[in-house]
Amino acid sequence: MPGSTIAAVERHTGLSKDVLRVWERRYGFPKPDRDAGGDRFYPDEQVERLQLIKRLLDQGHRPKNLIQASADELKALIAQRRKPGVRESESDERVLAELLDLLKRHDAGRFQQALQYDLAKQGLQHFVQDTLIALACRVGEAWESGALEIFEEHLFTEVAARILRQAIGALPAGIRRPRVVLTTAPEEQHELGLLMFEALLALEGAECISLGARMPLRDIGLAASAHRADVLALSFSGAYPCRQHLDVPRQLRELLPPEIAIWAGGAGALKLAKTEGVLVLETFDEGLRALADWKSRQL
Amino acid sequence: MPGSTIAAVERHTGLSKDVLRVWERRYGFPKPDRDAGGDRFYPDEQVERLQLIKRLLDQGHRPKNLIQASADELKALIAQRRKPGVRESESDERVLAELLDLLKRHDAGRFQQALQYDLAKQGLQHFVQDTLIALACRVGEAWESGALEIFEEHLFTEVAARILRQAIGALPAGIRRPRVVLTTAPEEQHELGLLMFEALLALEGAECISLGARMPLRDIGLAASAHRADVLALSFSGAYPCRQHLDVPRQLRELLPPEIAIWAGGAGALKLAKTEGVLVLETFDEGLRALADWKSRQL
DNA sequence: AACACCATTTGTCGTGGACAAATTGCCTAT
DNA sequence: ATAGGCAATTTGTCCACGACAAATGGTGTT
Repeated sequence: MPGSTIAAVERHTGLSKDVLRVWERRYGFPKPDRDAGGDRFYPDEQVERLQLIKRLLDQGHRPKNLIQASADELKALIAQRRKPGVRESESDERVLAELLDLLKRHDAGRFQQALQYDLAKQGLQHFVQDTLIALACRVGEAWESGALEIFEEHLFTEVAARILRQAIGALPAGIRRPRVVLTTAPEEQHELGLLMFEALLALEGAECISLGARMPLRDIGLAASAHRADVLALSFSGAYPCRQHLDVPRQLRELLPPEIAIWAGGAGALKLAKTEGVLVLETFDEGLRALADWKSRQL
Repeated sequence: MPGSTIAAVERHTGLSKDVLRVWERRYGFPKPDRDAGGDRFYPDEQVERLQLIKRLLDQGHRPKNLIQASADELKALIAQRRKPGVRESESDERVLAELLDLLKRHDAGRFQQALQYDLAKQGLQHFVQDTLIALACRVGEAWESGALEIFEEHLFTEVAARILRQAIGALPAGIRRPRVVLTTAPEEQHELGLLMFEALLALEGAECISLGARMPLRDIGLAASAHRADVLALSFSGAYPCRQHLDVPRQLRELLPPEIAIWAGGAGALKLAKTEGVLVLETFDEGLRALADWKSRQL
C-alpha cells in the first residue's frame, strides 16, 4: 500500500521518468522495490527524499552532491533559506507574524478579514508593496522548510487573490491608458504575481486585460495584437522553471511588432536573459516609472 | 525554424513521448524528420494533426482509426460536436450569441459589462445555471472547432471568474453551515467549474473555503481535517484527463474520516467510478438537494 | 438483453547506449 | 587579483526495441 509507481513519482516530484531511471543507474538512488511485473515501486520514504532533492535542485544545487548527503541536506536547506533574510520594520514584522499565525491556525475567515483590514488601512499600493509581497515570501520560505503544508499555501494564494481582484474591480473605470495585456509564460502558473502586477498598473490608470496564467507563446502574440495592446506585461515568479523561461522574452520580442512594449515583472524576471526591447521591472517603483515614461512619451 | 522537438510536441499536444514514439513505430504516423544528431523533429503540419487527433481521442475515439483517416476526421469532429446540441430558449440563445460575438471582437470591457448585466438581471443562481454554463459549453465547442483562439478562451475564463468571485464576495457573511472545503484533483486545472460550484453552495448558506485548483490528494485530506470541514467538494471538468480521475473519489474516501461527506460536481463527475460514500452531483438542482439533505440530517 | 470469454488494441514500463549542453576546475595573460 | 579560454565532468534528454497488462471490442451462450 505505501508506495508509488514511477509515473506517480514523476507527478509528485516533477522529476521525469528518464531522470529517475538514470539517477538510479548512475548514483544508486533512488532504489525502488519491484512489483511482480518487474516495475519500479517507490517507498514513500524515497519519494519524500526526492521531493526534498528537487526543491534544492531548483535552488541551484547539483544532483550528485545532493544525492550523496543524508542529514546534511537539512543544513543546506536551512542555510539556503536564511540567505534572503531582508527584515522589515518592526510594525510590519508584527503584522506579518500575525497573518502567518492565522494561516497556520486555518482560520480562513479571520485571515481574510485581517488582509482586508490591512488593505483598507494602507491603500492598495502599500498593501501590495509592503504586506502582500513580504507575506508571499514568508509563505514561500515556510513552505520550503516544511513549516507550512501545501494546502495552507493554496489557501493563502486563494484568499489574497480574491482580495486583490476585489480591489482591482473597485477601481474606477473610464478611458484608461496605456492598454496592457497581462499574462504569464506557458509553464508559469503563479497567478498571484500576475495579480499584484495588475493591481499596480491598474492603480496608475492603465487599462488591464488579464488573460490568466499559462499562455502559449504564439497566443500571447495573437492576443496582444487582437487587443491592440500598447504594452504586454509578463509576470515571472521566482519559483521553479528558470531554464525554460530564459529565452521567452527574446522569442516574444520577435513575435510582436516593435511598437508594443514588453515589460517583465516579478521575482523571476531578474534571472531572464537581457533582451533589447524588453523592460525588466525589478521593483514596483520601477514599474511606476515605466508607466510614467510611457505616458510622457505618448504626448 | 518551423518544427518542434519531441519534448515540445509533448507539451503542445499532451501526448507523451512514449506514445509519440510507439505510434510512429506501429502506425507510421507521425513521421518526423531527424536532425543532425538523429533526434526527431516534427514539422508543424504533423503537430497540428496530432493536436486534432488528441482532441478526438479525449472525446472517446480510438487512435488506430483516427490516425488512418485524413479529411474524414473533420467530419468526425463536426459530428461529435453537434451531439450535445441542447438548444436553449430563444432569448437565452440570443444572449449567448451576443456574448460570443463580443468575445470574438476582443471587446473585453463590453464583454464584462454584458456579463455583469446578465448577473444583475437574473440573479446569481440563474446566471450561473442558464448563462454561464451554456456559455462555457459554447466556448469549449468553439475552441475545439478552431473558431476561437486559446487567448480568447482564456479571456472568457478570466472575466467570468472575476465576476463570479465578486458576486460570491458580496454574499452576506455570518455563521454558515455546512462548512465546505473546495478544490480540484491534482491534474485538474479548470478553476471556473470550481467557482460555479462555490457560487451555488455559498448562495445556499454554506461556508466555502476554496483552496484553488490542483491539490495533491494527500493534502486534500489534510486540508479537510484542518478546516474541520463538514463537506469536501470537488470539481471535475469535462475536459482532458479522465483516466487519472476515475479513482480519485475512492482514494479520497479512504483518506477521509466517514463523517466528512464528499461531493463531486462538474461535467466530468459523470464519468467517475461510482463509490460508496461519494455523492455525484450531476446538476445544480441535485446540489441544492444535497445541501438541503445535509441540513435536515443535522437537526 | 445480460453475461462470460477471447482477440486485439493501446499505453506504459524496462534496459542500456549515446550524445550535446551546461557546469566546473584549471591554467594563462592582463 | 580578475578576466578569459580550454578541457574534463556532470547531467538531462533522446533513441531503439521488447514486453506486458489493462482496456476495449466482438462473439457466442444462457
